[in-house]
Parts: sequence; structure tokens; C-alpha cells
Amino acid sequence: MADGQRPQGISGENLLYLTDEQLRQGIEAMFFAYRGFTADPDRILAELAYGRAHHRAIHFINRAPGTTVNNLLRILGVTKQSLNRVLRTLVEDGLVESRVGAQDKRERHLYLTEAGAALESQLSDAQRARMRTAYREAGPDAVAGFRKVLEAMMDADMRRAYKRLKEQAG
Amino acid sequence: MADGQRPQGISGENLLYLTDEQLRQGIEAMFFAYRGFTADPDRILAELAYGRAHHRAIHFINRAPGTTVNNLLRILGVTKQSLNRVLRTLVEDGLVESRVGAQDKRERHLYLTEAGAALESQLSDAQRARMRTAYREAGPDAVAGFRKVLEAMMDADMRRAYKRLKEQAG
DNA sequence: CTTGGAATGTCAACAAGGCTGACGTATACA
DNA sequence: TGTATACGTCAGCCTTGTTGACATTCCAAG
Repeated sequence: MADGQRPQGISGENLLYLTDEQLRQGIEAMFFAYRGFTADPDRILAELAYGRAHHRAIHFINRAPGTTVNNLLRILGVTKQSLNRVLRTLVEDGLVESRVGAQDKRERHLYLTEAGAALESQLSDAQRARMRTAYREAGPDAVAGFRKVLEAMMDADMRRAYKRLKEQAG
Repeated sequence: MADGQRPQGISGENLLYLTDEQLRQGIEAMFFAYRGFTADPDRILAELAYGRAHHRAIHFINRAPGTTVNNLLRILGVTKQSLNRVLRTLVEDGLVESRVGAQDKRERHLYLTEAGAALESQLSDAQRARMRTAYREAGPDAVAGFRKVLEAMMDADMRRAYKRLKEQAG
């Protein structure tokens, strides 16, 4: 897998876009773009003494109200201890409500309170504003390609989680 | 900026792709994809007691050999104390060489050693392999769109850094 | 009905890697 | 000669990941 190779003309396709250099640029694009992606919420969170982990929890609780801790765990891909710390502060601060399960009392079902929903929409608005600008600048065809590549880049189980959320919320 | 709005028919364009729900899906796609994006290098790094910070440093030193500490700092967007910690272990472990500048002796120019280059290419190969699969699956048009949206998502100074690297390396 | 294992969630302690602030040293330049 | 710049370092803090130990609850096998 040497650098600078240029596979070409294989079965009639133009494979220039699979060059190591092209892939490297894609990698760097992901790196720089992800920074922009998180920059706006990060600024808001810094003022509130919260971090990115809080944002992620709030986002997915909003997205799937009543979800269990275990389910959230799988989506976020962290340990339950790590999530628990974040969740505890959010509950203490009155942003998240944790209700004991009706059928299975081991489970906790998570909901945003009004204050939690307010913060969620503040963060979400900021992040969507950046996304909207980028989408508008790039145009609908580019956006379709963007989504397609991202989806292909996910691990299989994340792709499943992603699709489930998509269907769920229309 | 309420949820679920569907701006439509504005100046003849179809703006369905700018729906809040569409933007939200884009946000989640970025989140899940970034996990996949870092998963393979992370596995390799974990065995070597290195982290993502080491990977980033190695990547950009390889990309721009002889770069100064200050320049690397700006690209990575961290403090010098944070970078220094990582850099120190890399120099100690013989993966990175730090040479005093010829013209300006205050500067340190950074280079990968042979061992450093070997690790770089191991990490790079893993990450490119995932990228290549995703690119191939999505196709060239999707890739073009992917890059276009990512670029539009960057902060202005990151976009400059990104373009400089692109031109530099062809 | 009881008991043991599995599932769920909590508490404690530790490490990586961000951050700020302060300071020292060498060099460049006006 | 004095000021600015580039780099390194020490100290201490915070967030957020990790593992290990433990309590509670459920369920199924005996």
C-alpha cells in the first residue's frame, strides 16, 4: 500500500479518486471539519461548565425520549460509568429526568426536562446553523454524496443505530 | 428556528434538504462516522500506549516535514503545553526528531525518524483502508460532494490550513 | 419458593489529554 | 540595549475516558 500509487483504467472506471493522496485529503478534511462541527456547541457549553459528553447525552435523549441508560450507552459507545457521571450532573442540575422502569425496575428511562429541552435546542440551533450554511453552500447533490460517504464510513453497528434513529424520527 | 419546518419553493429551489430534520441527520451522521474514522488507528495506538494526540502529531509532521512547533500548534488547535507533552514522548521514543532551525535558531523543525515513518504508515494504511472502502462504496460523485460539504463546514482558518496542505502535497 | 446468575445502574479511583498561568532561556530585531 | 518571539517546562485544574467493586432487580432452574 505504497503512497502515490494511481490505480487507473481498471475495468473502465476512473479510479483517480481512490489515490492515496486523495484519501489522505479526505482524512484531513474530516479532521478539520469535525473541529468546525463541534466548535459552536463547545463555546456555549464552556460557559455552562458542561462538556461535549453532556451535549451528546442531551442530544440523544432528546432524539429518543424514554430511552434506557443501556441503550444510550450503546449509541454513545462509552462505558456506563463514564455516561453515569455525565448523567448524574444533568439530573442534579434538573436538565434530565430519570424514571425507574415500569415493567423492569432495573431500567431507568431518561427524559429531558423543560430546562433540558431549552439547552438542547440552544445547542442544536447553533450546530444546525453551521450545518445549514455548509449545506446551502455545497448544494443538494453534494449533500447527498456527503451523507452517502459518511454512512459508508461507519462501523456496521453504528450504521444500524443511525438508520434506526432516522426511521424513528422520519 | 422551530423543529420540523419545511421551507419550500423559495426562489424556485427545492430546499427540502435544508429541513431541520435533514440537518439533524447530518449531525448524527458526522458523529457516527467520526467514530468509525478513528476506530482503526485507535486500536493500533492502544497497543503502543499512545493516543489520538500522538497520531495527529505524527500525521501532520509526516505531511509537512520540517514544520515548526508553532505551525503544528496552529494546525492542531491545541496549546503548546499540551502538544509538548505528546511531542516529548515521541522524541524520547525515537519517533520524531527535533532540529534547531538553520536561519532562525529559536525554531525547532520536526521530522519523523524511520521508526516514526513506519508507525505513520501503519496508522495511515489502516485509516486509508477504511476511507478507500467507503469511497469505493459511495462512488466518485458522492466523494466530490463529501469533500465539498466538509470544506464548507470548516472554520475559515482551518479551511486555509487545509488548502495549503492540499496544494503543498499535490 | 428459593436461590443463583444475568442485567442494570452506582460509587471510587486512576489515566490521558485538554486547559490556564507563570517562568526561564535563547534568539532576533529595532 | 531593550523588546518581542519561539520554545520548553513546572504546577495544577477539568473533562471524560477507563477498570474494579458492589447493590438492586429480574428470571429461570431446581
